[in-house]
Amino acid sequence: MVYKGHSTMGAALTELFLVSFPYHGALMAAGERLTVDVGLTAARWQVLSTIARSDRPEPVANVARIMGLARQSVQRSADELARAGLITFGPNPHHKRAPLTLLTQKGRMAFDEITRKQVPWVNALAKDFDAGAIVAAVGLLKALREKLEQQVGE
Amino acid sequence: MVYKGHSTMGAALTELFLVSFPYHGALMAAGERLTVDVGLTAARWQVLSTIARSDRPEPVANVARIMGLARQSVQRSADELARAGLITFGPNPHHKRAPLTLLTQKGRMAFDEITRKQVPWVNALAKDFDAGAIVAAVGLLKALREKLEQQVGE
DNA sequence: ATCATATTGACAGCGTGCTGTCAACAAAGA
DNA sequence: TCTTTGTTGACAGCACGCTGTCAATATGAT
Repeated sequence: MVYKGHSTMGAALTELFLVSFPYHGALMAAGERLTVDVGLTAARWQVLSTIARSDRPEPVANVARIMGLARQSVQRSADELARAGLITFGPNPHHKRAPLTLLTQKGRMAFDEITRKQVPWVNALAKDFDAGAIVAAVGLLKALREKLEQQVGE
Repeated sequence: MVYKGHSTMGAALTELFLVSFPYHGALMAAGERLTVDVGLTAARWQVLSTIARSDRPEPVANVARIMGLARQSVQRSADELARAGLITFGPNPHHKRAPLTLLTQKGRMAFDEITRKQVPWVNALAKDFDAGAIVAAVGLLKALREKLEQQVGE
């Protein structure tokens, strides 16, 4: 989408933004397909993954910061994961009001099962692409995210 | 996020997917900031843009296809744009049940006003990035979207 | 012309993101 | 110790994506 007045790069970036929305939609849908068999949703799987991958137990607010989401959104997913028995909340010695999220055995099994599906899925998806292009895109999206978030206060 | 079993490129692609979510969140938030003054939301602005940019009037279902969204989601936004007087629905000689979306003068003015803000915004944002990297990312996200959507029937 | 299939608009309902608000608690300074 | 400030959990409510369903309409094959 090139508006009158766009610089060459402004037009390119606008194009990137336009592509980003359907890309995100397709990615979300793929996440749903990958997780539905385990009885999860893409959103809950991501929360579960973040908890499973963290070096040590984190309170919900930290999980949200890592994911770049609002605290309350993650809280709801975490509550549902706890209700399903995939995580539990353990005491936080440093903060009485911020219990730590802990993977249960059932949660570990669910995470591992999705992982077993995700690994061949993403390997197959990746094999037709250029490694450098992927790495470059990661860097670009990260940088764009940071720039966009810096604008909030302006 | 590198799971055991990931190929190098599988790991890179997983990393890209993980970055995509907070990136998308930041992009959406930026869209809100850009459009809130005109009384629109990011979602409605995108529908309005798609209608404004199309060569000729399209029915809602076509607009949805262009945007990569579900027909009903766009329908709701379009209904709200019509209620706000920014678009109207005109008769479709080829299909009695699929009226064409038409920009009103008020809609054109709203679109132009946002464009006046978007152009310098995106130009400023783009100037620190590498043009080739942006173009490459556009191609990558497009290709990934297509691949992801191909999986639906599998 | 008839019938099967696809598309559309409309509506209901759900999932998940957001914001706003409140009280409970923690941490740091006066 | 007391007060202020920041963080957290909890809850309500909203925006917007999705799916499912229905009747009306278009389209294409027979």
